[in-house]
Amino acid sequence: MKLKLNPHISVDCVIFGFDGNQLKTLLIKRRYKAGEKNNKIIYKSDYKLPGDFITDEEDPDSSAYRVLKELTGLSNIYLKQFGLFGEPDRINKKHDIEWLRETTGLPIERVITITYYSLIKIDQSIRELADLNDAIWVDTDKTKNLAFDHEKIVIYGLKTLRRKLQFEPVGIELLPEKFTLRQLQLVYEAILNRKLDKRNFRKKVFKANYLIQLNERERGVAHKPAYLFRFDKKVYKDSFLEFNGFQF
Amino acid sequence: MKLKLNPHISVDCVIFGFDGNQLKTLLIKRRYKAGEKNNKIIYKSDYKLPGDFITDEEDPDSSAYRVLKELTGLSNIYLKQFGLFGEPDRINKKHDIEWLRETTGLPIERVITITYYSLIKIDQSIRELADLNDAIWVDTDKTKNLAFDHEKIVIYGLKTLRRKLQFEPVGIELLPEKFTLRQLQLVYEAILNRKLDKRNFRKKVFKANYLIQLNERERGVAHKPAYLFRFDKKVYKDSFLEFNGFQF
DNA sequence: AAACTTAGTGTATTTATTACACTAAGTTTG
DNA sequence: CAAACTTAGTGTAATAAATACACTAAGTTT
Repeated sequence: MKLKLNPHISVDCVIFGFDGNQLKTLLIKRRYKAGEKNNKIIYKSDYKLPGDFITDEEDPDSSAYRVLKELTGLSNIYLKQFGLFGEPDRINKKHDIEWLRETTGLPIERVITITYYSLIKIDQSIRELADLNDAIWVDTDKTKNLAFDHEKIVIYGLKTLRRKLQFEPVGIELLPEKFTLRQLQLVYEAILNRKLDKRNFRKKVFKANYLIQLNERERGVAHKPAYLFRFDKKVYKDSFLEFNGFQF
Repeated sequence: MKLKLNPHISVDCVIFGFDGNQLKTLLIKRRYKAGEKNNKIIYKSDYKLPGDFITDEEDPDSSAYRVLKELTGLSNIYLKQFGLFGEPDRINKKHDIEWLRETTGLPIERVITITYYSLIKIDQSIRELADLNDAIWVDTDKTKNLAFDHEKIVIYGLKTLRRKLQFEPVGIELLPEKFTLRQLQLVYEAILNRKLDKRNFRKKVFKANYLIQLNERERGVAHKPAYLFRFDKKVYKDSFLEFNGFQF
């Protein structure tokens, strides 16, 4: 039997947010040693996904929840595992390995990371917290030049979200309690990155009957105010259980 | 910063096979110390999923391929990662921990396992190899009382396979090069565990045009012989690329 | 030769998807 | 305060997909 090594395990979270307009991703600023010149260490910075190593007593899921809680102050967020990145050389740049060793104080050789995506409503308090943590919300389609292999992780996470959206109304998670159908459609359009037909969209979301129309309209908009809706989680869950795939 | 531990990482494979009739799963016999009585060690046995720890230089995927190769002699098998099981106490029975420590010679505390499912055609040579390795093919719906949390893994793997089958013709992987439509339908029925309508099934699989009818019929059957078909992987791949989800 | 078994085929009904345009009700602007 | 502006809210017709359903054909076995 070959000698077995145990690599370190981390979680990385692709935290998607919606600001009413664009799908955003939360990134953390990272300062690292890029080299040395004339006896002076040169520092550079880039951005990485929020993540951490899982601790001794932790479930990977709990670990991801912890990272989220630290960054957003929120519990009870939508969070789903979507993949695992574990090639032995996925962390191969000298400055990346060094950075890991310095920040953890551990002789890290290899990291396998479990990836999650998460959906949250961006509001003022979330924005402020991001600032405090040296984090920024970036348009999802503009997340380039990330640390490690995090760009690949974002791309794969977005793909997963898009597929999921075809079957489950996860877009709801990106909106406040009460929302208009226009807002909901904008979420779908932001995630799928294409325009949808308004009438067909409304037909579609009404057919599933988890949208409850409220006796209340939006206010202060420069056009006919739309009715507000809320999402009935119970109805959704019951109807989702019925889904059993196609029949030939 | 809390102290971070690095747990051991394994892969476990739910290897689905089809014997022309039933969906089967490959299980490995495990002999373990169940206790002691009158100074005599009592041994018991049960079944577990094929799996192993990932080695130093290995990708999790490569590790799963290695396990499969060792058990079936085959490379180029259909293999997909479908999950990760990592609660700190997922291995909690005394005899399970002991068994791990003895078989590996490592002071194992905790194992996070990456799970794969695989699809293979059961033929005579595969059956013989299973015998040699103390492995058995069990009806998938009868895989009970497995070691560790492997029962849960099988259930989740089957669920994943069923979902996948709705969108991709993975059933093909369970059949020989040339097959009849009846065989293909039996595969679908075995995986989904329900009867399908013959005419609708044929309509469905013909619409996607990755089935090539051969100029050859089955032989030696006590009824009208059916035409044989083969699967055109290229056509399938091209058409699958077109799939971009629904339009609202 | 009769019984048996599975192959192979079409149609009608229902449901889902898509494409498409106007009036209503507010706010802003000149 | 009237006109311009903006988004809300609505229905229908055409096409495509899903489903339910029954008989004849061609071999083998008895």
